Amino acid sequence: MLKVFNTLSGKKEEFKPIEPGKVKMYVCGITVYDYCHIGHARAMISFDVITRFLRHIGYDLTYVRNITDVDDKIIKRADENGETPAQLTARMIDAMHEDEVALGNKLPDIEPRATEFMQQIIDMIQVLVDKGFAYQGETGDVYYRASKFAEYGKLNNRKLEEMLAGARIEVEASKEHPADFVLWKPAKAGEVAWESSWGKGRPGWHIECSAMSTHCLGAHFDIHGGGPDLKFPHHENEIAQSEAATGEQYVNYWMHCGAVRVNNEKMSKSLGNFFTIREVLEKFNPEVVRYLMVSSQYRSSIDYSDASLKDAKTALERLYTALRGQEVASEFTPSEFTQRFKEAMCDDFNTPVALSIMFELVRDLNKARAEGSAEAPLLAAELKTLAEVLGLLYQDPEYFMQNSTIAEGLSAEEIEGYIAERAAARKAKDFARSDEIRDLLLEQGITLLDSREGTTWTRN
RNA sequence: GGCCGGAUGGCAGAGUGGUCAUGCAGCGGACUGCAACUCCGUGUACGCCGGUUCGAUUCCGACUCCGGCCUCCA
Repeated sequence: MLKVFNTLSGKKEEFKPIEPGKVKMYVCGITVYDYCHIGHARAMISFDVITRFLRHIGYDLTYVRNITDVDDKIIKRADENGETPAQLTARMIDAMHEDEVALGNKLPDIEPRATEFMQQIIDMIQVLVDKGFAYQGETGDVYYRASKFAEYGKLNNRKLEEMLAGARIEVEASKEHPADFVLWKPAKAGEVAWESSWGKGRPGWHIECSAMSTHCLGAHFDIHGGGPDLKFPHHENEIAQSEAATGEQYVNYWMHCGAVRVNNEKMSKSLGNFFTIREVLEKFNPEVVRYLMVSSQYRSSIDYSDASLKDAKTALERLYTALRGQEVASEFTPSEFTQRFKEAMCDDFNTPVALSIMFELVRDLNKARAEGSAEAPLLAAELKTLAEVLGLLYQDPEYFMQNSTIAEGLSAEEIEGYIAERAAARKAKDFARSDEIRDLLLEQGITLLDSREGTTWTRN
């Protein structure tokens, strides 16, 4: 039985899809005005692992993730760069896909863009206006009437009245109520704009997700996910919009991943303490980043640092070491390890426990290898199969060991040259020279490993 | 002020009413020319105070501390 933590109830619940065997999932994607940072990486990887596992246990899953390509920040940044918003977003979307693929993620099935759903967005706003859930203020902005939606606040356990006390809600003059939020805002001169019955303008942030998810998956679907900072106000507002517009329950399971922190401080745009994915990938193999994310449960917050990346690298090397030069069987009979792995993942995607089972399997594999047992290729196959559910161990083991960090200094050819020279010295029992070469390489961040089959190397 | 989450061994990170998490680091041993890798063995833990219980790190209550959200942010 699969259990999923639902933000709406605050509990782990048994997962029951609306339609047997099928899962419809929508995840809030990225506003494409800058490169993705490691917080984005966490969300991408978390939901990638979730999709992989749901498919692994047999669900026919449709994974939709939007791209926000109309927004104040996009307009501002494009202006600063001296390019059009469309040029900026096109570049950033390409970069996002590059980063995502580099991190071993499978792309969503559908990636709707706000600019391509303008009619659906306008139509939904019109429904809200018609039903009295929206109104146009004196400034021309169209607002959602939060007080009209009785259940407003249910995702975050907030009551409208309580939210007002001590709140930092910006009170705009033309709002009826401070908690009302923008559905449509008038364009300033020269800004990108779309025609509507409320004048030329663009949508507010929240409405696009309601419109696009409804269009792609229907009014009522199974899972809606996103980062921890989207719970409020974004997802609260989505619920208010969608349920008011369609009259149906919007989503059954709300899932939010944990935050990434840096030096125990929240990583955020406003604090400026964020790292982009591409910055990290200049130093580490992308799978190291992936391992770091998977090594804690998706809902817990994670502390990002060079030290935590180093730990991830070391752990991943242990897994890859077991596969180094190891034959992998094409078929195997799933053992108790597979069963326990599945049970762990069924418990709200408990990847740390899933990994611990992989390490137990590796111990058996290492023993089997040492004994030359016929079990070894079978265990290797089982390990790789489990790893694939987490999106791990997809690289050639030797390649990974030589590239777990990004090469700086000696090239592979130079290293091989030293190894050849050292092999000759060892053959001549010139251990002084042999050790000298090993120390020299170690200073360059290269560790050697001698075995009967020869010498292999790893970048530290 | 309101809401949510957390406090586990040197570090990271799971979990459980009474027996192992796991990885790294440490210690002892095997292997090795020496190492590394690997294997075997091994120590250290559940914030504080009460309660329930034969027994609580695990359940309940209070307390302390930490983090997040309440404003754009995955």
